[in-house]
Amino acid sequence: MDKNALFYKLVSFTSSVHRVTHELTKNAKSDSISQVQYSILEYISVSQPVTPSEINDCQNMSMPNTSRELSKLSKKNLIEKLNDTEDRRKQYIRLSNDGEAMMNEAFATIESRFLKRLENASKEDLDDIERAMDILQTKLFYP
Amino acid sequence: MDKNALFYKLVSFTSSVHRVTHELTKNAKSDSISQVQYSILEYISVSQPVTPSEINDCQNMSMPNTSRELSKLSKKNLIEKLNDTEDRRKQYIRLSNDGEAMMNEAFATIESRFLKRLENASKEDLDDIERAMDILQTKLFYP
DNA sequence: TTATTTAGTTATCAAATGATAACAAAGAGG
DNA sequence: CCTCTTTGTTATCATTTGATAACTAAATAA
Repeated sequence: MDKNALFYKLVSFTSSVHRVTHELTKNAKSDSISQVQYSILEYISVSQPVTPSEINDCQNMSMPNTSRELSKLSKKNLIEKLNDTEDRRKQYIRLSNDGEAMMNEAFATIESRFLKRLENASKEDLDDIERAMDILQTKLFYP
Repeated sequence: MDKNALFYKLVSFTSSVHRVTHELTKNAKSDSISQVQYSILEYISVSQPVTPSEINDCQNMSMPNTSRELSKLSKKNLIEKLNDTEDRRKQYIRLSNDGEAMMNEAFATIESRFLKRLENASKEDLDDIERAMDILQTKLFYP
């Protein structure tokens, strides 16, 4: 298989990943936050602590919009901002207890749907899936 | 590895896929269409012909909004609507020549970034990647 | 025939999002 | 010291998006 054909496989693959992700996460988030806010919280929960600049880069937002959304999340007591003691321009963002609780709830919903999707998978299937994710993450979807 | 651990691997994996997808597709779309319109065109180009209802389901939109965006795309001459001869309520949507051209251009940009990402991959890496995508698509990200 | 359901449209409104300008404060380099 | 860069904020505006109600037309079921 040449790289061109592999590219078309990638298009189809990412489309499947997006569709299934959508299906798993549909309505999993609390109604009190927007989609963008959920994405930010998800990113924080996977990578915390995180600076506002890193959120920009990862979520493809502009600094002013990131700042706005972070203040909203802060007003809702879902995140905490800590100042860097070395470089006082920098901030570190992490989930607050409320934020952790909200994300745990969302993840629980998503996980139960995920388990339903895998209920007929054999031990070998699970091993295959794990290995495949490792391979793609190191060889293709690396940072 | 138990299913719970596999779930956390999935969260991290999908997050990587989204990040890289974002990176590859960043600014690839024409400025004359919105993000949602691009997603619709991408879906059409992979699955055409497609009905408005199918677009709803796949893109998690409401019928009125789908209808609105499709008329915008139609006004821009990017899609064509065909009537079903059997069931005259139904429509089939496909890309127009202009739409094909626009999507080919976008895909070309994305593909060149993809190739750059793979420039140091060996033949074995490519095979591994292909196999891993097949496994995940059949065992986890199936429809 | 008369409901009822399905497929899609149009209009309207509120909210979320994206983009930009103007700003402040800290660090880095000369 | 002065300048430039980095990090983040606030304010403002246009556009996109999501949601809902009210509607038409065709198919289907009773």
